[in-house]
Amino acid sequence: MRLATWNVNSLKMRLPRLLPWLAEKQPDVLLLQETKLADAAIPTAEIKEAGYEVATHGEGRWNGVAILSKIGIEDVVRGFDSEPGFPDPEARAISATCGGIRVWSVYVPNGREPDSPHYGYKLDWLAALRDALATDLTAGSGQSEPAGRATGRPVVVAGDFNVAPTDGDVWDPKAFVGSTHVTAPERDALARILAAGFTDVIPTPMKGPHPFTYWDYRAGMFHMNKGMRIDLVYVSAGVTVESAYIDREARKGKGPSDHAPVVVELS
DNA sequence: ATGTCGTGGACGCCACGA
Repeated sequence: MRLATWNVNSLKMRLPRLLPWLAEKQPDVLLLQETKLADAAIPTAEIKEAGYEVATHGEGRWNGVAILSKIGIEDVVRGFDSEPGFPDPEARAISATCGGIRVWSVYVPNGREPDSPHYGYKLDWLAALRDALATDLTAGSGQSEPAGRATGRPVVVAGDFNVAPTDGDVWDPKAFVGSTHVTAPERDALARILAAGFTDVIPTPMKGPHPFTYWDYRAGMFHMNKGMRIDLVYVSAGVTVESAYIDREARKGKGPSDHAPVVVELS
């Protein structure tokens, strides 16, 4: 299975980039974030024409996640149990079974500033996501969640986590002192998700040593390769990763997203 | 260079989020 994740920063504006990309890369499953579209506004005809079914969880102006698949989409769940809100739950998670794998597309809250209420929301959201994923791992396996690593059905959770897992995942750690995305509590939240039974798939950057997936639009950051790895792919036991890369070509040219897709070959 | 995008409201720019 070829699976990709891509924060498109408006599906409406990105459609002229997305459709040719789908035709070229032919992922079996594509996880989208920041669609910024209500479900009724999703361009389903164009997506279907490209050969994909689509399941969406959107709210209009901000957020919005989706799953595109050409190998089926079953048992779609929008959001998750005990999902925190700000103050109400937002459209930040959708999961479904595609080709025998439970896939999640997630858009983790940004956090804004460490002293912002949004930062606490981000940490709460990640903790609740961990619990929902732990439940999902054991679902259907006939076992309760063990104290250590859960073992159950194959699960892939991917998307914009808005956390750089290590200092090597930002272009200059000194530039991020006092900022979100790099704090210990955020990184601990990722570690707790991994400890529930996942492995972080680190993709090949294709150019340069850093597997960055996001570059700010401003100040020529992409040109200078001043980026961050915040779009992550976590796979459970039972999912074998054959290869993974960041399609930085999709960050180039006219009208790109500020995020590049991550493409993973699974078996 | 807080430098660019995308959104919707009330526009023809602004406030907000990222």
